[in-house]
Amino acid sequence: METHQIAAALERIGLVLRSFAWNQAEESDHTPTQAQILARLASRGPLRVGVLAEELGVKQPTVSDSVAALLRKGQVTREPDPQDGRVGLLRLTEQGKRLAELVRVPPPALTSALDALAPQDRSAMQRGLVALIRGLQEARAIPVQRMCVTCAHFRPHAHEDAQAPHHCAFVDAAFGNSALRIDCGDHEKAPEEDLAQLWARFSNAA
Amino acid sequence: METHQIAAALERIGLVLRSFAWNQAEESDHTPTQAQILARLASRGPLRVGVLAEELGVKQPTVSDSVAALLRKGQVTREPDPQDGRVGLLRLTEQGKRLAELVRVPPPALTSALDALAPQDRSAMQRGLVALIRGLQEARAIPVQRMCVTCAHFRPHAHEDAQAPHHCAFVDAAFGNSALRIDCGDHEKAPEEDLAQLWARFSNAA
DNA sequence: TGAATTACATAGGACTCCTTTGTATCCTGT
DNA sequence: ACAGGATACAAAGGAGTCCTATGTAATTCA
Repeated sequence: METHQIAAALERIGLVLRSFAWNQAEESDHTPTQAQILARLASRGPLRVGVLAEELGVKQPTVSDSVAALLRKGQVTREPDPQDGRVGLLRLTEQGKRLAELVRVPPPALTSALDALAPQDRSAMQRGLVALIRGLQEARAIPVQRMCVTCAHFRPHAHEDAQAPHHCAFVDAAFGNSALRIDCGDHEKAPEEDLAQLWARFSNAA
Repeated sequence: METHQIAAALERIGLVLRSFAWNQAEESDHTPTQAQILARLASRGPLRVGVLAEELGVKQPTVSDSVAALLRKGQVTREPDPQDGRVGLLRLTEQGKRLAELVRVPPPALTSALDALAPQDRSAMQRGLVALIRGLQEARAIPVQRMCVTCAHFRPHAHEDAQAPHHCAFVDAAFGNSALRIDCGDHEKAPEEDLAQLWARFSNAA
């Protein structure tokens, strides 16, 4: 039954975050969904509608709706992809960039509650959440996330230093568990056949 | 920066759960918000609109909207409270009860991903999530949840048995960390002045 | 008992989210 | 080279969510 309780807690926190997002919406005049779109455009340059739909877990027309609202408000622009006339690339305007910065800050109440956790609980949570997300993508329940443990640049346990055992080949630097990214702008998906091994090397020696 | 990553992971999982909820909606013809209302009515008998609004983290008219939809579909009924003519008590119909049972099952993908976690990660997650929710309510960011660590019936570490150290005075039984409830139907809020001490006794010896 | 307060409904508006459908644009095989 | 199929997306239509502001009883309090 433990599983059931954890699911309930996650669901509960999901509700809370959504309500935080609505509160924030009030201040900056955008909805939670619009905020998600702005945040993703901010961290990863121009994106197409389809990619956003997949990442937000909604259907394509829903994204079209929200994008229409953002276009109307002058926070994003759409240009046709020179490579493919069907796709429109979405880009933030200056105003959109300013808004996106506000949106990317996690809600203060959440941050301080996390800060108040015991350090070992905090790292356990992080490990658990990464493993959970990874489990969901392995079950094909969600698309592959842009996190270190599925990234072509990730070298788990490449160093002896217990504080910074991992290595990122993209920035060519060592880093520790606490810096493991969930949504990295520079993520590049590792080949499908390497995913399992990458995870095994990461988690076994953790 | 660890905090930032955990926040991102939680947000991510929130999105995922919401999208699961929409998928389930399709099958049983109700929206995520309606499902939340049904689930709460199922576990805790008749409730008033205001209570639901507070727990779901939305404004009262939003709940009125959703309740109107549920009334229309014949899944709940409203009777005036004999004690107070202003309040309407919401109750499930038979059809509503059947639906609620479906709704209370966590999404299979989540359950199996949780099952796949290493046991120590799973209990760490649970501890972390309980602490997190507790932190949020202490900061007055969310209302007090119906969980053991804020319940008048909870006796943390009342027993020597490491497998079942806690005691619930309501059902008069010992239980362990893995059975700690997040949303207990029999929760009764402990007096405000006892909350801190209750938490201290629970968490220090954990 | 009249004035605040409270619980809730109603109204109005923007947006979300869905399905279905239309329209280019691209790809594929002959 | 071109028909047929697939893909990316917009548009249309509809139910529901979520908000603010306001109205209306019922309750509480001075």
